[in-house]
Amino acid sequence: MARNNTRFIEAHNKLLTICDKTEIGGTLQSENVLAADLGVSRTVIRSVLARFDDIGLIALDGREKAIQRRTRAGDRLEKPATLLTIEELEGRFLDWVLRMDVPPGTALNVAQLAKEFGVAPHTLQEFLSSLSRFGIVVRRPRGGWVLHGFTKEYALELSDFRTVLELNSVQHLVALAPDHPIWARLDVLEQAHLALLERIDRDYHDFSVLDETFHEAINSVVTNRFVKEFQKVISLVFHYHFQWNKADERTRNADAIQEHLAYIDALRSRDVGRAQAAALRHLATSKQTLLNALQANSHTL
Amino acid sequence: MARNNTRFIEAHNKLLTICDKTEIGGTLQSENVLAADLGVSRTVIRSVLARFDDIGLIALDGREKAIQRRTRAGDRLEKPATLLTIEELEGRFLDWVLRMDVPPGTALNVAQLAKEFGVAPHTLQEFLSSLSRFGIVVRRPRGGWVLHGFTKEYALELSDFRTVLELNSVQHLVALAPDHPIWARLDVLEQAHLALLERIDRDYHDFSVLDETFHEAINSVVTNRFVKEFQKVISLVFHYHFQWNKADERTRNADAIQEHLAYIDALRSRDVGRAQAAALRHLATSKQTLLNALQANSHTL
DNA sequence: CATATGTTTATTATTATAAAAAGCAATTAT
DNA sequence: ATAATTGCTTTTTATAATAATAAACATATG
Repeated sequence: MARNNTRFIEAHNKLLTICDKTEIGGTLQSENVLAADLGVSRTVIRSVLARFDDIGLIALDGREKAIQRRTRAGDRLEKPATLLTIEELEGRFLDWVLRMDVPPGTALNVAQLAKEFGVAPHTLQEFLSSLSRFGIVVRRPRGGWVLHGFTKEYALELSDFRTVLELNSVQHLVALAPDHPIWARLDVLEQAHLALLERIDRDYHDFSVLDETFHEAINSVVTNRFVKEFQKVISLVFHYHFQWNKADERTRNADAIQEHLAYIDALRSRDVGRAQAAALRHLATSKQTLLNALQANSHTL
Repeated sequence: MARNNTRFIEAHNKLLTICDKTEIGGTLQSENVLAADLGVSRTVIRSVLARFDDIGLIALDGREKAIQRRTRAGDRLEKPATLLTIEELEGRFLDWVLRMDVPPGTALNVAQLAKEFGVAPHTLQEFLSSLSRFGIVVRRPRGGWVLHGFTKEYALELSDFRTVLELNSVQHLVALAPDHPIWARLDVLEQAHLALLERIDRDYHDFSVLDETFHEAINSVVTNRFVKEFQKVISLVFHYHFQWNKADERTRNADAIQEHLAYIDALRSRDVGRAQAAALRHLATSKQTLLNALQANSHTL
């Protein structure tokens, strides 16, 4: 076996349904039409038709595809367990890594991990290769991968990089016209922050999501594919680390909300200097929080 | 055949040389020692020894490995044509893409390209996956890759991103102590620029390399893996585009040298504002040059 | 008992191959 | 006649199988 035949099986079962909608003795449409209807290639349709002929469901004769009998439950084929795609893998893998179930420097076992995540080894390999662009994993000289993971240096560099990107966003943001949607969005966010502040004692946990939304909003004003790509990694890392450091979570989040509110205010002033200063203040706190989380989470030098 | 047996052949030939250094009747060292000396696993050594025994070069008897005869020319094994590694592939691929032999939107044929570049299809696949992080290629829904290539938008976003990173570097640079190596390096670069300016009529072509070195130097003061990763892509893109736009190359490069010199001067002033202004001026020119190169190179909307 | 070899197991890179898609040529029905 | 349909061939991709290597463990020997 080489490729999994999910497409064949799906087309097969869909065509069974179509057969049932046609009376006995009636004929099916042309291969081309069926292929277009089911969204697969003619090759697949032909394989399905060949099987239908085999099991006596239809009689193939030239371009005649006459239905011979009703379908039975046994005609249906079982779908094989569908593997994750490379996109779905991203979330699962980062989740695993960022929780630091494994210390930095560990060799990754592609075959075993692939089984664990329910993907083809080859898919994981490919994914690791793309992750290596962010330095989360590195390729070993003679095959294999090593998890570099989230060391203190990594966190520092990531925070710094984040700061560079966000200060740039701020610079763009304050120059935007008053009717730009970002201002309305900031108003909404401000309300959300104030609302959370009122019920902070109970719902301090909700801040993590709000924080992500807030920074995403600020950076959304820059339409740059490189910025966006990094934003994904950055927000993931910060998001997860948020969830670990349980110490002082309530006060920490309350403080952060205040910083966000001051940040929004500064943005509204349209004064680049003031806005960037407010941004820097909050980003510095955020960086410290990330470092503390790392410290708390064992394996960091 | 699965893996290529380069390691086996290398160890084989190296061990032949070792045999020649030992007199007939002498014995080779233990498998462990040989493995450590040649930097391969014991498994490889054992395969080699087994072959040596086969061809009557040595007599294996327990832990005795007695040399029976001198080696002959025919004993040596021919090394198979070594395939490119994924790192070597990067240069070759970007070279191919950036010359825009193919218009944006083209579907990439993995099997064919792999043959062309002399790599395993699987290696190319992995490489494309990592490139997709930079948006140069994108994965198609049901397998396959599409070259997004260097559209005008891509060039604009790349230039903007480059500017963000470099302004950040400048900010760091001007704050560095006078004994930091960067200052001496800038002195050297300044001389190189002046020297090139004198012979610009003849050697205007050399500017491309100098430009790359110059920007690399400036960005080297920031030790950040994300910055560095991007720098690689950025410098490649700019480097290649440099080589196309032949119109006014001499004057364009002469002008750029002047901008670089002013840039160096501004950096020396230690005045962030002045330095960033000079940087911006040059980066804007650079961006325009890139856009012109794209325009000149046919398939851009 | 330390070191060497024999044997087994695990892991990775590459190849071979089945599944799917796409293209072309021949055929049939209107 | 000609448009549509089928039969057959060629390409291309995803995965499974496999050889090469590495590593681990067990046994033997000086």
